[in-house]
Amino acid sequence: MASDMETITYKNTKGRQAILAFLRKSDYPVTAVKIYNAAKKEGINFSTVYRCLNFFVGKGLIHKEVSPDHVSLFSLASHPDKHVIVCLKCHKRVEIEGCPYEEANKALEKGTGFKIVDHNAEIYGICPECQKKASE
Amino acid sequence: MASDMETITYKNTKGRQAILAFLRKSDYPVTAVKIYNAAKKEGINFSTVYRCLNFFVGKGLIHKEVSPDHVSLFSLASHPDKHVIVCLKCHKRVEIEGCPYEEANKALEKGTGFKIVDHNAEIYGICPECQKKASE
DNA sequence: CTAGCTGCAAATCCTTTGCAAGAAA
DNA sequence: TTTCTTGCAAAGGATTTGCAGCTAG
Repeated sequence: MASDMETITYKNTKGRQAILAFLRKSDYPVTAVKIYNAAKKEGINFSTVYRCLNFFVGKGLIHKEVSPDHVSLFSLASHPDKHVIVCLKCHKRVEIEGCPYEEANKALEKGTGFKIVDHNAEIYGICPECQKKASE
Repeated sequence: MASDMETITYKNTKGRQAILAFLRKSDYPVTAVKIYNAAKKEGINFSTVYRCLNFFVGKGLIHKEVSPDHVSLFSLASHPDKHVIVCLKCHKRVEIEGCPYEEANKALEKGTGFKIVDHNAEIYGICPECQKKASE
């Protein structure tokens, strides 16, 4: 009798451990390059980093998004769904408390009949400091 | 006396006209490839397409976003900021009237001091039809 | 005429892949 | 052992760039 839940089994390798460990310490989504820089200390290759990353993304353990400059950003799926505003000038990132879109999404569910499973928001702007600099 | 509004001047070339014309007819953000396919009938080169696109993006006339598969999507900045919900099962896309996050973003500006310039939201869920199928 | 565009081809950046060797279970 | 993973190097796709020739203003 087959389980309807796909059994998630995989080999526990140095590379996968290193990647997961690094991601656990990361507060923000990080690039593959950063992950690689951490992983290469363990002798892990760049393609392995990508392969592990995609493996975990497929398993739903890691969340992947694409930044405006075409770079993939990875984060643990278990991390709370933090949103950030990114400053387009200085690239500072500021975390947002809670999800500002939760209510809007509930309204959307009612309006569309969709059951919303996931959402991903990137918010870009100019931070107070850069606004000040620009006006000087 | 200098205007505080940057004067937007540029040469009116065949390539730029073609790109703008094509974008005016497009309801959704489109890839550079699609734009190129339209523009090449006028003998426009691929690099020119990209160069014009980036030129207009810099001028604020065209909006650029990146899709999850790392492809740039372009749309006229004057087009309303349409969001869509994508069904995770059948990949159907449903347009959302207006921007559900407009109010939330205003609150965010107040809360963070950021001047929000752009935002990008991907909303994923299960559409009514697929929900029904799943429960049968 | 002259600054600003364009075409072409080569380059770059991020990411993926084929294949043989290596390691977990 | 057997299957899954890795390293390496090469390929791939999207986007950018250098440079010389072209063109709108």
